[in-house]
Amino acid sequence: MSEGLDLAAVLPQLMRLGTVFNRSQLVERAMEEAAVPVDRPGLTVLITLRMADRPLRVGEIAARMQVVGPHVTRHLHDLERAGLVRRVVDPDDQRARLVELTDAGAGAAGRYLDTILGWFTGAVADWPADDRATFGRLLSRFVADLQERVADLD
Amino acid sequence: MSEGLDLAAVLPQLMRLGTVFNRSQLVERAMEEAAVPVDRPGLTVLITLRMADRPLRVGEIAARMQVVGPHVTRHLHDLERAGLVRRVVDPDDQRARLVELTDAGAGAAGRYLDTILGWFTGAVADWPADDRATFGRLLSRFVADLQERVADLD
DNA sequence: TATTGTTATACTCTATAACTATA
DNA sequence: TATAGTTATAGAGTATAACAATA
Repeated sequence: MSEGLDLAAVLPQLMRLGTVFNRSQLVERAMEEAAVPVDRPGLTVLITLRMADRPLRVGEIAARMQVVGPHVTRHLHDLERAGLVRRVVDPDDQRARLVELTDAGAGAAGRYLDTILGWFTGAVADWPADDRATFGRLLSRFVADLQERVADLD
Repeated sequence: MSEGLDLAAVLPQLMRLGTVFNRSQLVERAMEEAAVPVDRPGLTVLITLRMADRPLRVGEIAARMQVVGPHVTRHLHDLERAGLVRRVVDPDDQRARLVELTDAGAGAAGRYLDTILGWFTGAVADWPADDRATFGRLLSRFVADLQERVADLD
């Protein structure tokens, strides 16, 4: 039972994956190709709202991005000035603000995600269909288990 | 043939994985647990050297980290002062420097990697063995294919 | 003249502290 | 008194520009 062996091989792959994602110009190039007129953290806000598929409070955005409140506030200013998001007072709580994508914001986020998705699709285009499905299933489980594990460290 | 569907589901998982890796305190906690007395970029240099398994030139380290030369130089100072790396002139080229881990540096990098590996092992401890093997195989292929794809964008 | 690396400087991203307003 | 958000400031990480030494 070489239980640890495959994992020891996976770790470097994950690190390479992280490098490809963060340090290669993958993100910048997709932003350019999709003509998304914001900086990187601004893009992350847009994507967060797009994946939530409903208006979010500032605090909710910060929690999902795993950053601190003021960081979100700061970039909401730029996004609002660019006409990509709208801030409205939460009718249930006058202290809170609900942030929602404008049509332009939803369009930009959609174009970006489609571009990335297109590259990924191209990368696995010649995979057998069941390998793709299996990979999706195992990756989802891995991320969920890892997240739980990290949460357990508290 | 729902070719795109599984991938559309994978993309958010990859983003969550990126968040867990970069924005959760996973790295910081592992550094603490392994008692690695450096900052984050310093750690990346140590890991890069450890995974190379031979002395590297400054430029090689920068290329593998996907950062620019001066950034590496800067952190090599701290690492050298802390006794974790050694810089020696490359005998083949007097302009270049070969950077190698000291015993202390190799120990620190090893402890860190073992800590992370332990967490990952724990996260998939109750997976069927063949799922683990399959995941490792598909992840390696995915990273390689994606890297190639990104390189093709040039 | 091109390449390797260093020094000095500036920019981007994110955090902490202090504050305002509602609850 | 506690919570949601903002403003102002500080810090970590990385890039660009100018330079020195060797090829």
